[in-house]
Amino acid sequence: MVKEVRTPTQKRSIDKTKKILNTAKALFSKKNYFNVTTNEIAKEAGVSIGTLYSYFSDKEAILVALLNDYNASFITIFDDINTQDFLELFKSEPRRCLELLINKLLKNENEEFHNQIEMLAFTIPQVKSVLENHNHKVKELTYHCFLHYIDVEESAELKALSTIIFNIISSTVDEIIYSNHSNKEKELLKAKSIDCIMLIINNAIELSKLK
Amino acid sequence: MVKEVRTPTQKRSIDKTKKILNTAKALFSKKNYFNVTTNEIAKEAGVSIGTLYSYFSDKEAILVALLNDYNASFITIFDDINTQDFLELFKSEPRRCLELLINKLLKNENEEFHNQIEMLAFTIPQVKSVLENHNHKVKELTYHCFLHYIDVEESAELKALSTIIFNIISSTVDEIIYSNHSNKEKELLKAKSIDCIMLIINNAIELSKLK
Amino acid sequence: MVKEVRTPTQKRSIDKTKKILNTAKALFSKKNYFNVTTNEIAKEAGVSIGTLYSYFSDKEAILVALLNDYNASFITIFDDINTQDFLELFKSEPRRCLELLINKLLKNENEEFHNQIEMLAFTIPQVKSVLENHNHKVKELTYHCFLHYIDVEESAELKALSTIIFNIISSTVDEIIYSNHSNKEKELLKAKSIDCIMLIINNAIELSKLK
Amino acid sequence: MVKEVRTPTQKRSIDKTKKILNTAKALFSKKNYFNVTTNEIAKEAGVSIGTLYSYFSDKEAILVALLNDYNASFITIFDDINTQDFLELFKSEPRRCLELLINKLLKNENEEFHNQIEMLAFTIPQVKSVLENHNHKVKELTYHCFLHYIDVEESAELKALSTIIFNIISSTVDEIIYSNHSNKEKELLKAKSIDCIMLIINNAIELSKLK
DNA sequence: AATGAATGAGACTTCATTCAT
DNA sequence: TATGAATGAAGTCTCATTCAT
Repeated sequence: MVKEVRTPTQKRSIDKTKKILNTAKALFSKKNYFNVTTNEIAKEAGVSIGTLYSYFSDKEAILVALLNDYNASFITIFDDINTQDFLELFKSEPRRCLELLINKLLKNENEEFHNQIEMLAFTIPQVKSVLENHNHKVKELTYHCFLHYIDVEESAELKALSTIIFNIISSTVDEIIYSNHSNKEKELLKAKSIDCIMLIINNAIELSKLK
Repeated sequence: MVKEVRTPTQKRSIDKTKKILNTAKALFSKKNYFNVTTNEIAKEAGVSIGTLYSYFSDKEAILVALLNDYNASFITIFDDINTQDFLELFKSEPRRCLELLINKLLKNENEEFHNQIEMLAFTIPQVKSVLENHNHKVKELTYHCFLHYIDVEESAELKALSTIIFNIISSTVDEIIYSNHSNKEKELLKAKSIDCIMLIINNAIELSKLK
Repeated sequence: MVKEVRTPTQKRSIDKTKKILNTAKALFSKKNYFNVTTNEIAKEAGVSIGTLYSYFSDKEAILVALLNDYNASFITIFDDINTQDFLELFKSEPRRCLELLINKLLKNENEEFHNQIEMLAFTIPQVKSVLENHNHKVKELTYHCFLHYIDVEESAELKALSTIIFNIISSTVDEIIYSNHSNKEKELLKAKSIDCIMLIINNAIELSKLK
Repeated sequence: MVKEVRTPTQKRSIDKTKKILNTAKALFSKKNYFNVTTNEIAKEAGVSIGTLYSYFSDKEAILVALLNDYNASFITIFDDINTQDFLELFKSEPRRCLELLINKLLKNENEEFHNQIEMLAFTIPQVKSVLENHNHKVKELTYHCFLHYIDVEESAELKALSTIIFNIISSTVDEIIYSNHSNKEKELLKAKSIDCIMLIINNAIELSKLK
């Protein structure tokens, strides 16, 4: 039997969908996906459980909807950066670009919920694939900036360096979000990360010239 | 009511404990802790559910036992490295030491289960604390090597650099374990990571001399 | 985790609550509280186990609800008697009053279930306290009637006599309910009990006059 | 399959049996029969669960053995009283006899365990029948004393009075054991109970003479 | 469309009892 | 005889999901 799930088109419906999603997001963030019940979400959202199930086929569908929002938000932010202009700007002002990138990434993260997403990536393939896609995009961007900046042939070595640079960015973002550093420490970490990345990039250029 | 849990002293008991733990580990890795039932573990381990509960007070106790094993294994590996000799060796052969450290860390990881552990860290405080402790230890070791090597005063800057170095090591280890790179790529990544770290360290030394 | 338990407001719900309670009462009476399972109650009551648990947080809650009914029924009966009028009437027609009291007490008892209540008083403090409260009330009433009737100062002796009178009433009620006497024997026992009580009361008056 | 249960003949065995029974009695008294596990009894008694089951066919068998002890103890005490001599003595010194009877009954009671026995009488027929037998014996004794004392024909009325007297004795014994009266109050209650009984007996004699 | 009472599979856990050693 | 590890039926309770109103 095919399950009919209402696609909300009217305003009231959309409001309800949003209310459910926001509530679910808050609860998942606070209590962990596995410890939140659909009845709880419905109650907290002020709708009946029946209504909840008329908008979402099952519990995982709520998560997937949230995941899609999360993804959309990332894409919006990412597309803002992933432009030819950015590549060009990187050439002249790489430090500023790196800082911009890090700040953009920081912007998308909503600590508690991101936590849940990361956790569920270990369990729910669809979540994993979304996160992998994000990482892939940022990795590619990093790589392209890198290539564009130093203007050399692609190579396994550059790919490896690019991976390392991505990891530095990524771990710095995580460190800033999840660790309880002071703001001063966070700023210092950000600055030093950029220093290190520049060091790596410049070193790569020098090495490539030597060849 | 106080719960009696058999403490295994005899060989057969220890075997059973191990069987249960191994089975649980495999199932947790494959299906996620929250989706594995105690009955399933018992069945798969070839013991009755009663036996399982005579060795472990509840499901979480099984996880905690696995976590303790995981922790013990880490500590063993870590203590092997965390010595004065290592610090000294680092001074003369930092690259070799870094490689050693990475190899040791790689040794401890058991892909699928480590995944679960990381996931559960988001949910179960005890798991989180064990992982944080591991990271803390490695971070401290990195920092000490660093200080010892460049032989300068502690500073917020060095602390930040040390964090970045730790993150490079850590993310490289993860990348090697979890990503499906070819062996060649893995080796390259490892080598390049070490290069980058050396670059950061040496740059720090030069900067400190300039002051 | 806070447990949601449906508070029945609608007719159907109240019916279900009643159905569950009646079934539970019957089963507890027949088979003993400890030998009755919640699944059994649900099945017998014609509801699902989930429904049962949506009305009662756990097995003990069912018992408590029955206990409350039992208590309420007692209170209703008791308050009917525990009046100034009754005290006055006792002065002029003590025998009739005693008979009234015994009949009222007999009315509240529902042989099999009372049995369970008494049994559980040995085990569950809440049950014990309800029964003790009932006894206390009847004891006090007896005492007040007594004092009012013979119109003397309170004393340890009168208190003891009052306890004995209460015990006669109480044991007679039990004897009538639980023993398989013929109706004729029951009536005789009731009459004789009243005789004895009057004997005790009148004797107390005479003694008090002698002093 | 017929179950072989060892009948202990050797000293060590008897010791073990006793140890098990004493432990069980203590645990049943403290925690309620239904909340005590056989494993717990075995452990506390310092024997293996296998040994326990080699002496007792099942959990109820332990209870039955305790019940038999309890019964035997009662019978011993009761037979001590239930003699022609006692009947004769009653004629001359009824008050002393009544006090003796009450004291004997008090002697047999072991508050906590008696509690359990009474509770289980509601559930386990065998227990019920033992208690009923005790009551029956005491009732008969009371009746015979009564008849012997007042030296009249049996009659339904006397039977009823006898029941009331038995109930006074019985409830007084319970009151003394289970209620937290002071010792002084207990003595007073005992004395007053005897007074009341004598009052009832003497009144019966007078009434019989009038006929 | 919305409601929320109802469902019941299945999770976790206990404990009387057995049986190989 | 004694042991105690092992058993598994059975109990309590949860929660995603349905469906009559």
